[in-house]
Amino acid sequence: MPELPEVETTRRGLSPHVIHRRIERIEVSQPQLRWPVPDRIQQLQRATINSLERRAKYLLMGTDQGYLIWHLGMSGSMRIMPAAAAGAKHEHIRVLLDDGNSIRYRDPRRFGALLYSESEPLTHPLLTELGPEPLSSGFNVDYLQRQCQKRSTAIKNLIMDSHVVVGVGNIYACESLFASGINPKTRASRISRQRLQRLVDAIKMVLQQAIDHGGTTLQDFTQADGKPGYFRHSLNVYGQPGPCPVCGNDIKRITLGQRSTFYCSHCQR
DNA sequence: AAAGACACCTGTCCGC
DNA sequence: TGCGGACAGGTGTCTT
Repeated sequence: MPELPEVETTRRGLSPHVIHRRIERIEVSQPQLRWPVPDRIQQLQRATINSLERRAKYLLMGTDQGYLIWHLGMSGSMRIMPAAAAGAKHEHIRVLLDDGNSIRYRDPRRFGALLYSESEPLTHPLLTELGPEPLSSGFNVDYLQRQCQKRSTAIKNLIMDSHVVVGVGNIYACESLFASGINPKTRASRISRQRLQRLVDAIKMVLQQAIDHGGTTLQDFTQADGKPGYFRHSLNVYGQPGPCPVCGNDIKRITLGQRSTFYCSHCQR
């Protein structure tokens, strides 16, 4: 999926088209997503959208009559299209707006979700146990060092743990560890403060640059206007079987936490 | 409490 | 061409 940069790109693309718009109708053609789409979302008919925020990889859409919580799973994307335009395959949800436009939610693998919350969604059970936003000041070396104490798991697993820090998925975990010169297998508790500082800086830098490029498109992801994200061209190790762009040695591929992991054993120690 | 395995689902790619 | 298997951006839940 969509990791943090892709969700943030989606939020920014949708925002100007949905804020202050009234919802005319919500059409659900496939309610079986990760969890069934609740019927209660129909209570938002005629509601006015007044905010679109992101927390972790969730999009929080606020209206004057309740909240929609969207998640893109592994293959989800959201677009703005004229209400009359034909739907693509695997387009499961349409939100028709009062200006003739519509939000289209497409998710081939259906690992995503649409949930309803009557009140402030940050109190929703799915959102209460989340760690800090990686681009916030709360994610810093003091914090990460505390989280790493007594943790025997590989550093890559740790930074992908949403209880520790949110938004870092498989692509950006690999890229951040490459940028900070840390072997993804290293046990979290055995990394020096100085190197953790480099990792914090790398995570912030990689995520920010990916946002600036509209995210990474591998297969399914599109921005709200239908264009792909362009950060794929900036990836150094993820998905690349070729040589390390820095030293020329072969990029290695291993499995960590059941996820493919790419790194350079010469540059990352 | 922490770590690891598994499940959910569809599509694509590669080797035979 | 067809078929089987591996693999793909996430994460809640269950078992050790």
